[in-house]
Amino acid sequence: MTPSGRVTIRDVARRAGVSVATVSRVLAGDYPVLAATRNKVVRAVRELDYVPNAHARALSAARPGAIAIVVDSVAMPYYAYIAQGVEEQAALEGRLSLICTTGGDPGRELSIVRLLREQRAEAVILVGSVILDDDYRKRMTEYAHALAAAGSRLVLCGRPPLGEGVPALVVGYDNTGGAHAVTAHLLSAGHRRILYLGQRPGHTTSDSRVAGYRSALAEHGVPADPALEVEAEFSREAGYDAMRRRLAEGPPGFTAVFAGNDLIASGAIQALDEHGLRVPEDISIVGYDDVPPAQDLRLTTVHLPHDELGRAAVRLALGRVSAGPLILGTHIVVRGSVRPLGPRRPSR
Amino acid sequence: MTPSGRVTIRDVARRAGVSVATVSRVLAGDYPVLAATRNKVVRAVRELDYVPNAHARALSAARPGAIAIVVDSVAMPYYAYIAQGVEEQAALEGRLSLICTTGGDPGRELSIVRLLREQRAEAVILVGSVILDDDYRKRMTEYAHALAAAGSRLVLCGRPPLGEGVPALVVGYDNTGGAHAVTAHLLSAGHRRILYLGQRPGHTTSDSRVAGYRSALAEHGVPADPALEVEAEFSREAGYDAMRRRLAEGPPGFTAVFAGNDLIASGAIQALDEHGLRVPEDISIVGYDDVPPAQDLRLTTVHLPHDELGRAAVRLALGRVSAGPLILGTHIVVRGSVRPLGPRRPSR
DNA sequence: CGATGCGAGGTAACCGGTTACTTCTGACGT
DNA sequence: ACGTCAGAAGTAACCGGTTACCTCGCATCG
Repeated sequence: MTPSGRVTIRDVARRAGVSVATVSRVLAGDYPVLAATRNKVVRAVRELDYVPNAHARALSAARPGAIAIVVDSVAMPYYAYIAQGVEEQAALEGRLSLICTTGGDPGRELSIVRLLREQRAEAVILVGSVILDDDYRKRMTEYAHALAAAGSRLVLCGRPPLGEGVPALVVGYDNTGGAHAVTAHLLSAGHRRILYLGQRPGHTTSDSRVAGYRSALAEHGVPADPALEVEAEFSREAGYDAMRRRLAEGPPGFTAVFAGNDLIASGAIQALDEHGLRVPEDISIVGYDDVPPAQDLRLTTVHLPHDELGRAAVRLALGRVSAGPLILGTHIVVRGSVRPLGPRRPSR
Repeated sequence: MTPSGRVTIRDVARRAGVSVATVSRVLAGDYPVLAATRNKVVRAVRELDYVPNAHARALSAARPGAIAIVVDSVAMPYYAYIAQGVEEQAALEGRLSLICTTGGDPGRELSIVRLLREQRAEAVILVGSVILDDDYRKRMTEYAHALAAAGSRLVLCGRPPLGEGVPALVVGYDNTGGAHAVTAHLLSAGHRRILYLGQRPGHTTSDSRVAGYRSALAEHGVPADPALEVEAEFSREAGYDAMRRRLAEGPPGFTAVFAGNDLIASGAIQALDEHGLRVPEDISIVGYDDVPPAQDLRLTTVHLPHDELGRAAVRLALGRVSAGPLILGTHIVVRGSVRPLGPRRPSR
């Protein structure tokens, strides 16, 4: 045993009276070793409580790296479920998977990516909405090249592609289509004044949901009203605050709400409730994501294949499927948060 | 550059026209290097897109290891919030943190712990309820010794201590007290027939909550009725199924429900709802954990300091606080899911 | 009976860094 | 002019494994 108290393979070899190579072989189990010798080694390993050093191991032999998923926060169900899909598929593929969280801080994202590069992770999966500006593009392009140089694959999940020549894989889902469908659902229930709660100009996810919302309105001949598009971050608190402020301004002026995601919907429902407006009797509401709390709220929403998103990201990273950008479908889940408005034309 | 396409420190040294030691020193920044030399090295690093190999680094120099938290599933808010606390504190302490999930499978737990040993993680935090039997005790004792031998610390979070001489730290919270308090809350609202939904004999968390439930009943002179203690796993589905089955058997025979956790409560509420029983008008219900969805349900529940639990685990692991078993307090959060039963004595 | 082959185990190079120790260079003191 | 010393850079040992290659002994075969 070294002075530090750490047991090395040489200690085991000494104790078993064999060479280090033999110990290594017994442990690997891929080389013929006499039963008697093997026993001596196994006994020495047990007696010394020996654990091979993973770093030394990784240094000499190339072995599969871990699969890492990087998200803002694991406390947001949306991310948690994608992470779960990643874990499941990684386990299936015999890989360890790690979840790392950035708290939405680009600085931490940077140091995590650097760390994963150094760890020679097999794949790094970056999840979550972003502001699609030049800074972002530059940052991701750097990540992509740096990771590629370190032998890791970069997968962007729910983020826009980076363009030709950048070594990054992409898996996403249909934001615009889902938003269109759920808006159309409200429209065909007779709603015309639909508040979109959750604008975040520049944010890709929000932008494409707004696009679906607008296109559905247009399709039904309903003019878009900027006053019905309200900003809010994708959190419960933001949804609550935004709805509260809106209600404080005067009469609602809308009969239905399309919340940018289920968290916003949940906060908005609380604000409505505190204002004496019942869902769906007074106000109809729909969300997006279909995370489990939506079930408790009886919220009509758009279902995202969270699990499948994570699994697909892993399969893509490991080259199990062809590399083209993968776009998964979404579908609307009808629960009890939308009430048909009846034949009467809503007042303008 | 090596044939494999990987850039090593020697490639950088060659390109910069200096020795590997100089490159290492420039990167470490802790040794005087002429500005001109430094520039040559920096340029070479940039041109080659060099990333030091973390394994090689870890092998020669001792550096802080990562902090790992191992949970059943990150999709359960209870775990997600504890993990978040761990991440936050780890970031504060300048450590990387990893979340690993087992899916509740002891086999995967074992391989994850083995892997973390090999990675020489600085701390391994094991979270979650368990069956406290000899098998468990043996397994944990082995983990504890093996991790200690590898220089890692083991922290049990929300699990019972292992006894003297086992190198494991413990941080928990007051299950019995919280259960007692919330049961007393129901009792003082006039409820006498309180269904405990979520028994799991042998499971430490469940057992101590049941203990609190019983002691509160006893204190109020209400005899315990085994028919009012119903088994259910700690999941939404289990809560739903158990309540459905119970209601199918005949008239409820209870006026209030104490759900083993908020997930069970959420499932039970859905089952009650489908059976035409309203909360809290017909049936009162309380939960445990106070995870955010409880807010949407307007569920009266017991608040756990999830964040603080995670943070405390990290501080304990890093020796920032004294080692004695740390028990955090809980408190009841009153929302709208309990209705006073009024002066009339409920029928037996 | 000596050559051949093969199975078991040892030797040492190597993975890619860090760092103690050594060497070299030039400024400075006498 | 020569010895001293400090600063900058190089040399090589080391971290703890893996594995290509080599050696040795014994059974098999011509």
